[in-house]
Amino acid sequence: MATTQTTDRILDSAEALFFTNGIAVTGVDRVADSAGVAIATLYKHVGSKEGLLEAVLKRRLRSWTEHWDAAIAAADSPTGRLLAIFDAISTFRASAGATQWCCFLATASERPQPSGSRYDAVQELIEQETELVTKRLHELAVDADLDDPADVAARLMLIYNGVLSSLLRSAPADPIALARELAEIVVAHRPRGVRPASR
Amino acid sequence: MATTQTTDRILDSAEALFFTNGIAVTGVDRVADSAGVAIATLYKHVGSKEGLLEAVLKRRLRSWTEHWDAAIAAADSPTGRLLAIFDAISTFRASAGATQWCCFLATASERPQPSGSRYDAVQELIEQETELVTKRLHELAVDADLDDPADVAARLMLIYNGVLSSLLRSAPADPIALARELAEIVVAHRPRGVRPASR
DNA sequence: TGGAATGCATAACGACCGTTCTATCATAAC
DNA sequence: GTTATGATAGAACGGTCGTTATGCATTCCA
Repeated sequence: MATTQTTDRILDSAEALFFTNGIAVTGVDRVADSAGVAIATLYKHVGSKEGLLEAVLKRRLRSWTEHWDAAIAAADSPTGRLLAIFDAISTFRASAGATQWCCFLATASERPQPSGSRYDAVQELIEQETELVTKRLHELAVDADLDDPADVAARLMLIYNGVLSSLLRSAPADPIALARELAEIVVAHRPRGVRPASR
Repeated sequence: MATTQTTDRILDSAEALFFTNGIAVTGVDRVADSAGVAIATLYKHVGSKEGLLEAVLKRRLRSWTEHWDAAIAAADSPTGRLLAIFDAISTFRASAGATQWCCFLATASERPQPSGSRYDAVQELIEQETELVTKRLHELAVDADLDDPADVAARLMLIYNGVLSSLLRSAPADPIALARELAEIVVAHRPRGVRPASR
């Protein structure tokens, strides 16, 4: 039938297998089996294993952005919009296909350090996600009219990373709620005109 | 020569290669080459690739504990001892052989989810590290006489995880300093007798 | 002096993996 | 009714990987 359906099924399986078992240890044939698809079909759709990983991450980046957008739209204050990233993690994880641990961090972890010599689409996507989150948090901090928005954004980014790796570790428990509390403290400490004590 | 020296050399190479390039993609022969050791010698020392990984993580856990101990000993107040974990990350990373990103999180990321069916020494080590950090932070929070020490420990654990994955992402910049500031805020928000507003 | 012990180099093995090729089958369009 | 399309199963390829075995050089202790 429609090509896009088959592709989605392949990406679903790849996403699930790659990020619960590891990318390198997951064979292409296992992905095809799980998707109920022939190996040849898989190759016709994504070209190679690298292309498969690239497609998964690209879709994931789009999906994550949409979830975050929705969470921002649902918030009703500038501060709420800034903290909406933690609500987005919740809904994103609850949505189908979202695996336990951050696909971008997992991929970055499993890959050789970026050599810089040759172009690497996957590496590009990893960096795209980092830049997207960084830039957005900064913008939202500016909109919230906080003092030193860059610093607030950096702190929230740290907390965001903390949530993701806490999910992998399964410790501490309920990291998302914990992170939101922490983020609220961070924001409360940076109203306009109040210079922080340390620094 | 002394067996232990050769073993250390093998573990050094394995640690460097495993956690900069990925465990699965790093062949045993490459580790042996990097250590200037024959493959047969490597197998005589660590038994298998799994045994190699296990030995690396075991050494790493010991080394990390020692660094943390030293940082705690260097602090001169209960609060300082609680926050010493972030100083320990600095000195640990500066020490030889410490690679960019947390070996335990990297290993957990690359491994199949714990099945629970059969014993897995590597999985055991990963969980040991998690428990060690959790337990220690809790003890130090109790010693610092803070309100709700378990909650403080959980928050610091989240920040700790945040530092580690921020190092992998290279964002935000200088996560260790950022984390320490954040941790100071967390501790300042939990003096004895002061109930937090939320909750 | 002569064995252990330790390390080296090399090769071989089975297994798996990424990729490609061939051949067959169903469906829908012309 | 033929043709094109997209999918299928299955085999085959080169390559790599983990592991083991063989043979030789060296040090050290008895």
